[in-house]
Amino acid sequence: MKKFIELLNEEMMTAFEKAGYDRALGRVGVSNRPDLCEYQCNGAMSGAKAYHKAPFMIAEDVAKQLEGSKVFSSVEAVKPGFLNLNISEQFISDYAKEMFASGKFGIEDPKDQQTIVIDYGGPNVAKPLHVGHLRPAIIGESIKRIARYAGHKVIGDVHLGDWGMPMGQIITELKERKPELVYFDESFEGDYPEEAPFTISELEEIYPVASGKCKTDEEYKKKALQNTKELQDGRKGYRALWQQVLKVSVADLKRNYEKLEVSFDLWMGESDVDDMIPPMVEKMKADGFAHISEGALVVDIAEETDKKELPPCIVLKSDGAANYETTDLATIKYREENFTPDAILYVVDKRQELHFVQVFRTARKCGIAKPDTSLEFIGFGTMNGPGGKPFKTRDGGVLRLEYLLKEIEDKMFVKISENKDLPEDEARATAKITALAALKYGDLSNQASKDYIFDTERFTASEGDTGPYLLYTMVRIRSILAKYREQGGEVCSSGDLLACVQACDAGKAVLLDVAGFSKMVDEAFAERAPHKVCAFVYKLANDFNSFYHEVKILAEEDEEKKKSYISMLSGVLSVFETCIDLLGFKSPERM
RNA sequence: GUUUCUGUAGCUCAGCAGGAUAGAGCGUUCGCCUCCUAAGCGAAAGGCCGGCGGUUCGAAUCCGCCCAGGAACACCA
Repeated sequence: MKKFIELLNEEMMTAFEKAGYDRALGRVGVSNRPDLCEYQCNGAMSGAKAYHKAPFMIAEDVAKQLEGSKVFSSVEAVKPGFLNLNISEQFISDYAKEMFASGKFGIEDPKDQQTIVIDYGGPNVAKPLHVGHLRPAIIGESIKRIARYAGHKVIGDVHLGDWGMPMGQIITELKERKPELVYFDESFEGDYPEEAPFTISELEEIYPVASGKCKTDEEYKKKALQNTKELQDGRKGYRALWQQVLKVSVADLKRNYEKLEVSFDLWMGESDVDDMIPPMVEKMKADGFAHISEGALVVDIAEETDKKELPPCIVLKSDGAANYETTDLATIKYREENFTPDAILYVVDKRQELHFVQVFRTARKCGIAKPDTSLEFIGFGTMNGPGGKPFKTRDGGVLRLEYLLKEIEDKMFVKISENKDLPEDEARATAKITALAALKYGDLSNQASKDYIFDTERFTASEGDTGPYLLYTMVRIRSILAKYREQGGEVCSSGDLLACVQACDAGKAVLLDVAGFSKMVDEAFAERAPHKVCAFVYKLANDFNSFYHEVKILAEEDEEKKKSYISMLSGVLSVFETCIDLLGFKSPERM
């Protein structure tokens, strides 16, 4: 079904045309003066010059054409040349009714369905998820869901960091600690043990130690580099040990991502494209793109229009080992060959932009990415603690995701328990759901590309623009619908909605909000902007709560009106549910 | 140093294919529960949209310069 705004545009454009003006001038937008009107059109002012006519006169001409319009209940030409528009009650209620009745609220399948690979998450194996992994997971998951809802084919890949220097570092540290392990015995011929020689917590302790030593101890760093190379070259014992690291870590990562309700279609890593690297590199050399510079194999990526000199992309390090660029290039090749995507999206820290410029240019230059495959860098900003400083624990370390989640959950639990007579287990479960909503909404309501301040106090508050506020609004609706059912009523969203529009301004506002749903999804997808979903759903919640306050729904004596209200509640609730699903969280029954 | 991002109310943030009196939330002040969950609703106060110029009938929005803060800048990922 057509977008609401398109219908308004058509009506207005036709009026411009009938009045003898360019129809392109008839673009309508939401009013920025809600006290004056609901929608507005400023085309008369843009057209004034071309027609050598006062904007106000043009506006009047157009307004005349719209007398008796079924779309606009009032069209007023005002001062310099604004057209102030109000929507007909019948028109909006019919439109909303049709929306509620159609699947996906009238959103049509895209004319050209795209296949989109989205690369987010990017955790390193052997490292626990910490707050730094929060943003890619949350933002990536939401973008994935939005794209899917918009009708595209989306493949989410976690893209594990399982092949670089960290692996060599872990091997090095393990060798220092337990040199007796068979994995280090080069003459060992038998089968390696099933059981991993470490637990996840040991692994998590080992990595930072190793990484720390590399920074201070040159000898140690050399060993780590050597071990990285040997692993990549296929040394048997190292490969077996690395498999163990992978096994233990991935199990732990999956568990943690599940808690965040983040799920990946693919659990691939850098290592999965290892086999593709040698032929890829050979081809790059053969085609004359790659050459040796300072011992490393590089591809020049500088372009004439660059304002700044860009360093070349290092395809193989001087010791011949692969690095981040190499695996990312091979991964593009893999994705092209296996998925032929229209776009590959990278949801990564914005500080990595240069790396991706290098990789993208190299991929294009060397024909690894097809010319029409869009490679997109979606950089997100840093998550800071209160005060704007990087988010750290009291002792200066990085906070584990698990602990952060727990902290928020406990906070929510206290809030929930102090209120109602919910049994403890339900309160616990509700706290979990609410905490995740608080966390995700707090993150997503900010523009992804900007740094933002992570403030648990603010995010868990039930007042204001927060996750809990939304959930509370939904719970209120559920409660009414449940009571209505208890009274023998039948809940459906297919009733006539005119009574809602006529009940009060807020009722009309709610339906006008709802009518903008498909436009919002469109924009959120096109701009990869989950925060637009937040803004939309928050406005809806606000308007709904006003309606809730003004209109006594269950106490309504006129059965027809009551039915109309219930239809709206039911429809609005599913809009809410859809929106929070796009954001990646759920709502509880009660709170 | 070069490049780049950011600068909007006390605080946290929207708005930026130019439009009327720049919007929210928190905080502050003041109202509203015999009535569907007050985790709510309503109202008030609070701004030279970092600064200076330019384009335009009109600039928070576009362009230039400056100031302030962050980030990136070849073998880490």
